[in-house]
Amino acid sequence: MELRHIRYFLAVAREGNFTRAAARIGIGQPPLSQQIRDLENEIGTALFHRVPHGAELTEAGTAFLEVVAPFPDLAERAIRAAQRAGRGEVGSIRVGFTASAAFSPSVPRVFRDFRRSYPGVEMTLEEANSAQLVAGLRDERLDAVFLRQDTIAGDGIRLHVISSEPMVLVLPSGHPAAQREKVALSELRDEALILTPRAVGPTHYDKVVSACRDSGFEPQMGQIAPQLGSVINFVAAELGFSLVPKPMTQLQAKGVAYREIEGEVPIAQLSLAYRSNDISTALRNFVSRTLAAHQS
Amino acid sequence: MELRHIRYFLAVAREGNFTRAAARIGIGQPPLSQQIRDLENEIGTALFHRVPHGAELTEAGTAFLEVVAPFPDLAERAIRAAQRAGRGEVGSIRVGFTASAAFSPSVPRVFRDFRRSYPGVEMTLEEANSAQLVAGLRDERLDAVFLRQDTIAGDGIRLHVISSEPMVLVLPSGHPAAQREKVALSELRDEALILTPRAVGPTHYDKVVSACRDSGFEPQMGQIAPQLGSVINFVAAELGFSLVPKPMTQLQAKGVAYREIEGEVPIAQLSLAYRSNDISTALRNFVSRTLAAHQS
DNA sequence: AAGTAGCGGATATGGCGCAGTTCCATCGTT
DNA sequence: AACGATGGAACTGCGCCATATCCGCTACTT
Repeated sequence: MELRHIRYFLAVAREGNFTRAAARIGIGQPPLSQQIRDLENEIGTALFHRVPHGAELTEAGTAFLEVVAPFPDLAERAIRAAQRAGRGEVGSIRVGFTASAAFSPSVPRVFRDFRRSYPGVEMTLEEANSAQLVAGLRDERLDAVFLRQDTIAGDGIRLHVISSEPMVLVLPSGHPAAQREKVALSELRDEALILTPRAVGPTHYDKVVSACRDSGFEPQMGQIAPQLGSVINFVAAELGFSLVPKPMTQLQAKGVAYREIEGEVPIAQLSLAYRSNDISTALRNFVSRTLAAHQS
Repeated sequence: MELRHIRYFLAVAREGNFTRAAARIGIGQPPLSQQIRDLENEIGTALFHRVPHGAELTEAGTAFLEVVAPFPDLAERAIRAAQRAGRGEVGSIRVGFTASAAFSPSVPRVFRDFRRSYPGVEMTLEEANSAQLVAGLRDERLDAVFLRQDTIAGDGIRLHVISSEPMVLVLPSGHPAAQREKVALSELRDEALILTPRAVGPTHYDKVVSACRDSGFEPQMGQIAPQLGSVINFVAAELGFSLVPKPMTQLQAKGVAYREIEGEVPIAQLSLAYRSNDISTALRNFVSRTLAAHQS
């Protein structure tokens, strides 16, 4: 028995007449009659009573109909499911990001845009620090991550720098320097520098320290902030100053002022890193769209 | 797409290897490869990754598998359902019977035997008097009935007499005649005769009245019993006597004695009547087995 | 009542396309 | 170099469909 037989059977069952069923299917009445006869021979019982005005289902035909009626739709559904999967319209991807990456407007936009374009793909988001994200890629717990570093080591892992943003100073709002729109880094040579631990974000850490050194002074290490939000809070508490990527200025807090840097401005890169071995179609789509969104 | 494609796909998915799958199916590896290729072309996406040691499902292949995996079983189930229906192993029949017919041991045996042989057939049983049963056949509310009459009028209704049973006397156990094993009907010429109304069972009524007349007396009509059980109760109350088919002796009651009739014994026929137009296979089986059971 | 037309299913025949066989090439692994 | 696995090419036989026609039944007309 083939799906062809089932399609022919269903057509006759619906029309109650071989001639009309044949016309609907697009073949002649004699081959349709023969195909139904072949099916009845294979099953071993008649599916139709032939009557002068057409054909009526037998009890066997009724029982058969009840089971095979869904077949054409199921077949179509199988094809559609395969096509959607082949286009990456279903599946799942696990995406990580650092806190500061999330403040880049393009990152939430990429999430929003991808979700809208591929509603059938289950996208899981996870915030973590850079070290954790890299470990997650290596351990295959994450498929792609947004982070602020411009190189990554690891087999089967690719990284693309997708944007660069200038850093800005974060000062207590009562600080004398905060009265001006631009502040030279060297003015803060006597202030404590607040940073997250190097181990959680080495690239950012090194860039900030280098920027201070390039301005002619060795930074005085201040309070260690466990995470980015803490940096802002400590500055608000007048424990010192810091440097953050410009999009962080969205994080407003009482007692905190953001100021552009006078002179050479350190740059923070935003990168997309992802697993490139056995990449799923959904992930490939995600990466393509992310890179495309950052090309102009 | 045909079931053949699905069967071939499932074989490769299970074996992970075209060569072994082909061997399992019973065709060569090249035509299997071509058939899968045709399927992939029709769907428009690859279902397998070809790798050096065989083939692995793609995401599209996995999605396709999830939908089509049940197809072979469903196809088999459809064939089986049609075959069972064709053999009358499923369906429903509605059978009626009179109270006295139910006392014939063969009637419950037919019910028991049919239920065991065709567990998939839903058999509904209904007790009613003869007139109601005949009306039920005519109205197509019943498919077959056991009743005590030897003719029936009605288009599309057939009747077979399946057994004959002698009638016996039902007497109050204190009655002088009850002291003997055999009693002549004429001994009861002065006693009241208890019967069910003629309208509910004309054949039985007429036979009993004829038997009395053949014994030389006109019966004195006694209490009218609404149903058969009432007849026994009235006799126990010493309101008179009656005649019933011999199997009724199973209905024992205090104050009641059954006695064989001396002389000519009236006979009660048990018949099966059924609808014969558009007879279902299940009903045909029921009738066949009932007639076969009563042939020896 | 008989004859005819129309409708519908089934049989017979022929042809084309498809599925399977056979042989062999290519690639990757051992 | 040998082996295992997939896929291409040539060939053959079978199956599905088209076409012609027959048969049975019903309805209509004479």
